Amino acid sequence: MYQQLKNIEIFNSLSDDSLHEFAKHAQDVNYPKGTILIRADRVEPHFYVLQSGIARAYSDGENQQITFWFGESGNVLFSFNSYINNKPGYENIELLEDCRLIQIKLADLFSLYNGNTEIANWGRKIAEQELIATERRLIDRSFKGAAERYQDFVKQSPALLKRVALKHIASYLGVTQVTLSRIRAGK
Amino acid sequence: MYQQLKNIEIFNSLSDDSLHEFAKHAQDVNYPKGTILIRADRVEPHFYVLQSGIARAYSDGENQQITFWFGESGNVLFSFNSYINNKPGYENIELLEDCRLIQIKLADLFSLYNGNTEIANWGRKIAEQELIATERRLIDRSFKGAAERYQDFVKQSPALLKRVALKHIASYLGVTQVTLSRIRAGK
DNA sequence: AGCATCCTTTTACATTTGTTAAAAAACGAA
DNA sequence: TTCGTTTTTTAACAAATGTAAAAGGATGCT
Repeated sequence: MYQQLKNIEIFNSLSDDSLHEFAKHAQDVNYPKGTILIRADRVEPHFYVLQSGIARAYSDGENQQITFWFGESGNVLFSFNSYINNKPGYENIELLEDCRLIQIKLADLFSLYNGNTEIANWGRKIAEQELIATERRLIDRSFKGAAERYQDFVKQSPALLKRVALKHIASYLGVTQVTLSRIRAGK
Repeated sequence: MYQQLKNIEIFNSLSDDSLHEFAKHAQDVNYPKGTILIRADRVEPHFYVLQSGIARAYSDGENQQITFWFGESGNVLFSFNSYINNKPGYENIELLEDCRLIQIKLADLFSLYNGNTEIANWGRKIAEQELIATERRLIDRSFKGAAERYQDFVKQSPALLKRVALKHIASYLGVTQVTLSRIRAGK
């Protein structure tokens, strides 16, 4: 397991000692496409790192489903509210392809956080990077039109464009599928 | 300084020992209304906790300025990109009233993070809470219309409503000032 | 291949929001 | 107070996006 983690970029900032500690609690798991790994109405007791495959996080509304996050190889994946507040969350996470993941129990992760300064700072940086990315997306919703947001997405995530249904990309960009079709048609 | 920090809610989760450590590096500072505490084009070397007064973070665009965050008493305040990537950021922070703040050098904060597990986890939780709040706002942009977002803001932040210019609230909600006026007029 | 299902595009129309400009109101300094 | 500045509202029109429904494509299963 240590050797396996060693090859995942997100763990690069950890020393060998910390990585060995982490490895003690980590498992390698596989789930098929379509699995709802995390459900909004449950406290989900695991934290994951995606090794291969892609996933999306979404929230259910009355008439619609909003996809607000895509995960690719190397990204971490967890229920915010389970992780942060130990309560059921607002997000579901669905695997869009067969996925291989590193799994660790939240309880184990928290004891690592509390017992190992380096891992605590590793977790801090993950949250901070995700925060910057989310805030920029929020700002872009105001500064940029839908067409420009789509062009940015195409440039930044060409792989996702090919592998994810357009209806999910539409809601990720904050528009309806009809609007996205219009943008793609160049009108 | 220790006694002063003791009374600020955000420090409640820290033990006395950690708080004493923190207090060694913290200063009490005051700045007048209108101060641009953090500028997008600079690496800002401080981290602040707001004790009194209010502030806003905004980004400059070609024709507009987008306010994407308001800070009230008890909130932390820093340049994301300085703090996280040690690069100039995209955000300015302006004090909207005379403010009293706790100031700590980023370099000192980082050495606290690296030397004190409890403080590292304190910083982790701050980023995580901010991340949840930002993500919910992003999701609300899709699920809710502008009128509902305004009503939510009125309910959740009545104090800000009274103290902040409507033009800033409009951009915070993701609409123009004209649209916000229409919503307020009930049309 | 053939059928059923789901995804994507297109069309027509309704609604929301943006833009520009002007008027009204609020605010601050002398 | 009074003047000048800034903020907020209002109006008219333009542009962007949403909604609903239908048609066309793609995909997967037997």
